[in-house]
Amino acid sequence: MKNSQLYKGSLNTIIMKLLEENGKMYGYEITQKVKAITQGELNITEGALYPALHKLEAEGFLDVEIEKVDNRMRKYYKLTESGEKETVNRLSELEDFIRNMQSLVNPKLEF
Amino acid sequence: MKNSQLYKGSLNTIIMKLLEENGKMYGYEITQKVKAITQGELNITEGALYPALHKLEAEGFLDVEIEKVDNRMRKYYKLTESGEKETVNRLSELEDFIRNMQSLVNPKLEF
DNA sequence: TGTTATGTATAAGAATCTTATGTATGTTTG
DNA sequence: CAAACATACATAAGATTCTTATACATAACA
Repeated sequence: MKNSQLYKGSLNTIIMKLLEENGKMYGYEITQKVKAITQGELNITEGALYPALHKLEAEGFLDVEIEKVDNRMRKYYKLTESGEKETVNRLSELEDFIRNMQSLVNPKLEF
Repeated sequence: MKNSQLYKGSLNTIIMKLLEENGKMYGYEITQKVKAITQGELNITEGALYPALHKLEAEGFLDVEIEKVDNRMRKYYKLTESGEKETVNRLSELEDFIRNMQSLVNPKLEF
């Protein structure tokens, strides 16, 4: 997703946060939502998204539900109980990460 | 560096920012500085640091100067002109990244 | 009828990091 | 005084995550 290497490692957290917020979403919907929220700055590629969803499912953090809408398949994902707990942890880690990065990059704000 | 995958991709930016701030630094010094600034939360491993420094040097963003202090070798790195320009770009990308992540994770703050 | 949008999927390769190991000197501590 | 820890660099094997490319399928639009 995107050119900047900075986003590497953050995709899982983004997915889980969006699912926490919206209950259930399908892959394509996630890409569009992220694009909208970031005003087009962050474009998740399918090659990153689908393997990530499959892995989160395999780890027991997501449940799948297949629907057919307008004759097109959709795989809706939602957080499991375990996934909800993990989401809290990952969001906390993300906050720590952002705080640390700001300390490193904007040291004047510390005082 | 660290357990959380979030830091993946941010090491180069961290290095360049520290060099911009401190003029010149050697590898071990960078690891200690980062540990101090983040209160021990972020520990850069040598396996990540040294290859990163070598690559930045190969790309023309860093210059090296070897010194011997207390009978121990130190390789001081500093930004080249090209490296200074690149640092500005990467810090700007980092700010965009942090802003985008906050929009995704803390959407209520947008309004 | 060709392009764009919607929708999922995988495979090859690139980039970045972890873990482990190696070398070497200086300092502290039991 | 010997072992552990701190300082200082380096690299190699493997894991993880992503990009790029490709594939399949339906619907809408121009």
